[in-house]
Amino acid sequence: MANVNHPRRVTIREVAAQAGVSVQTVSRVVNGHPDVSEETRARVQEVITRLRYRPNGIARSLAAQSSQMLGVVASGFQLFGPAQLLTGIEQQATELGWHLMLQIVDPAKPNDYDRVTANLISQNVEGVIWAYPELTGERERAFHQQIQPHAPIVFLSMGPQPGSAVLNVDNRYGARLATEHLIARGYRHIGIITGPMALWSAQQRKLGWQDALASAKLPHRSRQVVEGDWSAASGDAGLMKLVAQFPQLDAVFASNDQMALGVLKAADRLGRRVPGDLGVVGFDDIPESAFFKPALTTVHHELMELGRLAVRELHRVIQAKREGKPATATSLVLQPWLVVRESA
Amino acid sequence: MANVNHPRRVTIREVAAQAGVSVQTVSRVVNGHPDVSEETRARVQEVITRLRYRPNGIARSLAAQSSQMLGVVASGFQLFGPAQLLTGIEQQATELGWHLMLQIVDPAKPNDYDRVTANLISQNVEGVIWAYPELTGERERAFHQQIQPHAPIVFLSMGPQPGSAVLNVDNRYGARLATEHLIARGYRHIGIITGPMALWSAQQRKLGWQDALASAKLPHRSRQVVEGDWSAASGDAGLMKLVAQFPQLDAVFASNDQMALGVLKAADRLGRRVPGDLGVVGFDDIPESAFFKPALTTVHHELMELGRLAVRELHRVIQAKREGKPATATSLVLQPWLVVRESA
DNA sequence: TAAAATCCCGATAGCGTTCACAGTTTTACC
DNA sequence: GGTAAAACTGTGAACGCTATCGGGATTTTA
Repeated sequence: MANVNHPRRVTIREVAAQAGVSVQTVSRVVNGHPDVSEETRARVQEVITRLRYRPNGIARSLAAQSSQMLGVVASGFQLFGPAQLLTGIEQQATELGWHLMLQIVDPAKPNDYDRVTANLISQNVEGVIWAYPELTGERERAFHQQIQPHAPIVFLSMGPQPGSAVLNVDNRYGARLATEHLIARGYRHIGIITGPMALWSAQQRKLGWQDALASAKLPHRSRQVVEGDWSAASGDAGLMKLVAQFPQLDAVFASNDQMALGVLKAADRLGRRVPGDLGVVGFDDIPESAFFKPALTTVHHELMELGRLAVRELHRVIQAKREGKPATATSLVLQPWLVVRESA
Repeated sequence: MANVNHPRRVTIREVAAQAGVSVQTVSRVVNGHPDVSEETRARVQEVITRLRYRPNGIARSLAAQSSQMLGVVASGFQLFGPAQLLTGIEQQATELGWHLMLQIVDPAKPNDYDRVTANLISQNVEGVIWAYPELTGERERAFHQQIQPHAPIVFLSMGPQPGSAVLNVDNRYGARLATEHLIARGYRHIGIITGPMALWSAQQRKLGWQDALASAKLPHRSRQVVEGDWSAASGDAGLMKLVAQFPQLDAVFASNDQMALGVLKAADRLGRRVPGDLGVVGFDDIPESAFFKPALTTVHHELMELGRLAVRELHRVIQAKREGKPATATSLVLQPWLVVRESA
């Protein structure tokens, strides 16, 4: 019974025996190395397909000292941003022949960082993409120190990291665009609902909002600011709080589209017409935002592309390392743009 | 230069040498085996932490003939359903100590199935979760045949699979609930916007809609049906098409919430009030749906829980197999429920 | 006190590949 | 025809760990 489900796996030795060649020759055929005659190659190939031989990737990794694996540290796939990022990463990785080891860290568990680090090292990842946008400083440095000797790291959506590449969307610029658009449309009392302020991207978006107000000589006081958590619910609650603490409010920059949706909902409940009584701009340009009522004006950025770039950058560095060349990490910033619709 | 970035990894041998014991003893300490005195255990442990030794997972997998790895085949993380599923899978997997090998298959590429299959086998996954909801029949069978000898499979959101467990949300029942609710509210000309009809879940939801209409002795003609692609855009276009081909339409069951949002948008443009002139019910209960205008009545299901269950089921089967016991695959269906809000 | 059991620990042999090197055969050229 | 180079193939030793077995030291049992 057990043997029915567990037929011994076909190994390279059996293929070699059947084909009447050495193990090494089979290896050469499998890996497409030269130095094997067409004739034997064909014979070996035939045996391989007949026996349905699949090289054992684990043994291969051990022998060749290369795992063909990239580690990805992320916060999950539920939010739009991370999901886009991971999609891009996954696509580019499989295109380049890398396997992915996905590590989701739970911010609630303080020693999750250690678990993740241990996993990455023990699985011999050859590179790491840090797509977890928190900046606690302390923990990151520890992570950095532990991983760096083993594998190069590319950071996404983070502040500058000495010695490593950081790829970013220019959140600050995007937020500035959004806010300037509100100003251009005549709004003067512009509040902001930020993301969780522990996140670099949320901080940057707030700074962009400040930039725009400052260069228009408009005030930005703390009562114009409410911190949200990216959810529509927090956007809704955020607007309620804003109008309470800042009654002259006539526009809101919501730091993502979900929160903007919440703002639209709350505005409706308050009897404030958008864009007439209240201007709203979001961030992300999620596919649904065009179908909000009114259609949401928002900031578009190419997160999927950012994910792809991260893999390519890592690939480049790893290749260079393999060839013994010194690899210089190159950071990069992608520019977002404004998508004007009806909400402002 | 190269050596600066590539400090030789600490191996078990070095630990053994430093601690003055055999390699085997270190192995025992690392794996928490008994039969090692407290004294030597402490000594070894000390060396381990001092040298920052991390066991090489790849070597371990090869020697122990167990990869600690589960394969997950999915369509991506962009849609709500898959993202929820994957979240649950990931959580439960790490709780149980499994690593995940995520394989995204691109429906556009016909031989992606082969690539995925080859990857899973070559990495020696000990179990597979098939979370890719397409039912092409042909391809699945091939996959099944190739993987099954190596590892047990659990299918998600699929029709019955002989010999394997299938975990499902009762989509048919959920859709029936939604449609019955519309009928109960007095709507009589109920259209449906389906998901891509190649998907089992989309088919089931359509059947549920039919069930409800049939038992209320209401007709369900093909002009009441439009096929969407889960996107808000297709929901918008879907309603336009429905009103054109079925003018008496007074309610719509949208097979997911995004499409429902599109329907709301199109209804607004057509000057149809919801729920007054048009009843709308969705499916999924995405967090945003409560903030649609009007708040969406929809069907709630526990996809995350389904993902967790899938891992547990696989775990159970694998454990049984390891202990030589025959494992019987147990399928399971989760019941969704209706969340009544304002759109019907 | 001898026999048996228990507790520790080490030596050896793999796991399924690839790598470095060595060997053998064929081809090329003068 | 001889020699050097190329083309092809095989051998043995890793890679870093665990499984298995066996053996010495210590304790328990009769």
